[in-house]
Amino acid sequence: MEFSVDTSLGYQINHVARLLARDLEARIKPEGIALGAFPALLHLWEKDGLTQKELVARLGIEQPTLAATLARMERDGLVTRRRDEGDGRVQRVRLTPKARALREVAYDAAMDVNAKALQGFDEAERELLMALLRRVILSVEGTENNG
Amino acid sequence: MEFSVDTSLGYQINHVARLLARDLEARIKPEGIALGAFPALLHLWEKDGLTQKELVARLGIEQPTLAATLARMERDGLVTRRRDEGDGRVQRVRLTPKARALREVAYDAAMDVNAKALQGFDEAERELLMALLRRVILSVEGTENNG
DNA sequence: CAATATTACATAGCAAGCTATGTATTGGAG
DNA sequence: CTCCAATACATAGCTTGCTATGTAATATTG
Repeated sequence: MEFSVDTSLGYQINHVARLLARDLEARIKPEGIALGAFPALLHLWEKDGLTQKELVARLGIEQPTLAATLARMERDGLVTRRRDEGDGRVQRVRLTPKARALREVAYDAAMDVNAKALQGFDEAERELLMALLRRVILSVEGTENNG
Repeated sequence: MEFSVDTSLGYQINHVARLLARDLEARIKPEGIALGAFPALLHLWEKDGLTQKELVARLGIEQPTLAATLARMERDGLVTRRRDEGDGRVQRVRLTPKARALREVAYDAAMDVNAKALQGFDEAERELLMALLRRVILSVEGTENNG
């Protein structure tokens, strides 16, 4: 088949991702949350005191990317980093009270963005889209540059 | 409904986008094409000699982002920029022979990445996913920060 | 137990996205 | 024709992604 931008999964996924990112950023920046901090906060709200390594595994980003993001989050008063007693290499990341207080506002923002993106979708369609995306993730992660 | 990373469209779309971008980059970088140059090239292969403004409209990125990308592409010998005769403000972007020669290789790379991502999908599922993504794009673009 | 390897994180440097703003050319109003 | 607005692009500065490499602490091995 001939290649075309309109039928390219990668092109369109990239397009959607940028649109959703812009939208989310517009909602959370006024609350004092940078776009890159958001995924890290989601996991820390689930389980506070994670190490950098644990966060890297959960987020699927590279370690230096997270280190820089955590530095900005510390600067912005969202987290503190403290050396682990017992293992001096480990930095445990802890949410500040300010960050803990932002949880509901942030959830609402994310749910609003998703709801807008999925307006007109019934529950079955929404589930279907998420299921298809999960399959794509497994395919790409499963072969990790050996394809 | 309670918010969760696993059921968040934005989170998962962002994840897929990064995975696909990494994969494509690994394939095209050795050919001398940077990741950011790829979408611009796709449109220039369709129609050479576009202006920056026309490319910005087609790509859905901001003008300064494209200006920087074109500067890198010029540095890398993929395009030349020439002032339009008749309107001294306009820069027409033209592909170099080198860039024209890369077309098939680039198409193949993109199709490979998409095929890997969609492995195990039949044609109907593939069409369905693309259709759902198109609906998401329309929803998000259609309300453009008025939601 | 000293030397080495491994681990966890930090730093440097680049790409590519963004907003805000500057500059040069063109077009239009008086 | 002159002045001002609009247009097309460039520049500056930030964020967030990446790879490659450095550093300090811990674990392992001969």
